[in-house]
Amino acid sequence: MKSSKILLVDDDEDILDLLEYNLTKEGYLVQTALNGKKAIEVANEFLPDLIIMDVMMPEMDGIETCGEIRKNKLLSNTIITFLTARGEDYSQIAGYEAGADDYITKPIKPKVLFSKIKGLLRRGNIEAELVEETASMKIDREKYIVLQKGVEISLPKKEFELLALLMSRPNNVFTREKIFASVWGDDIVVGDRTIDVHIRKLREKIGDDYIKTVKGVGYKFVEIES
Amino acid sequence: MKSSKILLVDDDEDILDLLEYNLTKEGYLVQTALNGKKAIEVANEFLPDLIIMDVMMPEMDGIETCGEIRKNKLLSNTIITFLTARGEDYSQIAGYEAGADDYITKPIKPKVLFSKIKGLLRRGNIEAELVEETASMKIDREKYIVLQKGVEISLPKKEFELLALLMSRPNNVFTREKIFASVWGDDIVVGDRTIDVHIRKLREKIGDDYIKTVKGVGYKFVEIES
DNA sequence: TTTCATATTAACCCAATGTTAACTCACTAT
DNA sequence: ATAGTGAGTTAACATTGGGTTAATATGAAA
Repeated sequence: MKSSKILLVDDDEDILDLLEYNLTKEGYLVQTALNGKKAIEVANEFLPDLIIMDVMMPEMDGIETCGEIRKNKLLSNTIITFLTARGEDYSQIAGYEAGADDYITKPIKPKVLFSKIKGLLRRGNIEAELVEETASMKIDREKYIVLQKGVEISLPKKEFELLALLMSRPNNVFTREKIFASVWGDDIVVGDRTIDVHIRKLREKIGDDYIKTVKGVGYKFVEIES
Repeated sequence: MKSSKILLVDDDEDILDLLEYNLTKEGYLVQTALNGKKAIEVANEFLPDLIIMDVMMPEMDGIETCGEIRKNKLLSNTIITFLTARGEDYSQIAGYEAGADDYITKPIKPKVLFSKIKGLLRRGNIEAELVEETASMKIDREKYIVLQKGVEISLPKKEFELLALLMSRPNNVFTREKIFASVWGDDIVVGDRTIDVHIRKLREKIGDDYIKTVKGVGYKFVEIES
């Protein structure tokens, strides 16, 4: 298991030290930044899985920084979590708009923080693996190739990514929202039928039985037994 | 969407009734307790997501109760909010130390209360239960699948959510209102028979014995012993 | 018995999904 | 430039089955 990388951003060095110490002890790879500018630099370099960032910072605040970070495509899978003082509700709205994934309120309770971090990383790690494999199907992100019972199938990008997503968790239902978010990206808006068509093309190529529709919920990949 | 569970604690039964009525109507699962001791019992059993508790109570006051509740690890994610009369600031300090997360001042304005509750729960709801399990039945929200003695049963959305709700608290009776609020949502109005039909479909699939009718009250999920 | 809540059955409706083909756009080869 | 190609999207229509309701039956309680 690859250790998850966490970037901590806060202008209070004490908090940074405290969190860094504890998270390192938990087995995470931690880097810190004292301000937004620094955070962007480090993020681009370090490519963290999770960023925990104070909303209130001198110079460039968390929300602005968040927006900048979201511009880097390499960080599109990075989860951004804000630290906010209790009751700063106005900031939450702006924060979500800027692309934040979650909030942690001060004062920080270590237990809450850790369980939250675990949960967040689990969500984000969905498609970390480069090669997914089930009994009769293998997918290789690096080579952009799908092998079905040893036979190579070539898929165009979107179909490939869609299949890769579904295969990343066999039997798990992915909602349309999640599929859109993952394959297309949150910002891009495409029609509702687009996804069906891609599903259909996939089914044409790999057979109808691999992708199951869960009406009203989404789609899932199932391994079929002959 | 699983409904959030709220525990109300106050020695004034009128307030309990009022809040219970309104919160249930909003789709929450509500339980009440008249004093601190009862609150601890119920909390340990009910595992609420949020506890709203009067500070001033006979016998065991809110702060002491809060301290007790915080000792239960299963309740570590539970948010505790105090009801306090305006100006009782001294209690706030003690309250935070005891582990309270927020305050609501009396007199209570319903709109303020609801928006506050929503905010609090959104923060706390990071990780709702994904799997519920009893001796012979397991339900998995991510896979949208029910396993009965290892045998996979697939259910349509509404049936699935209905079963999930009932299984979230085995042996607990869910009133029709609560079921509607949770599975359908308050705004949507459907006929009274709809629920019976779904119960019937469920029973057809998982067997008659799991879901018991409590006439005049509601339905409950019971684990059957062979 | 009478009443009221729930069970049962089957028919109906419609929103979600499937399907097909056309259209756009980028890229390539001619 | 022009035409060809294929991925991706959309539009238009078909289909399906989940969800709801209506009508009737059953059964428990008062």
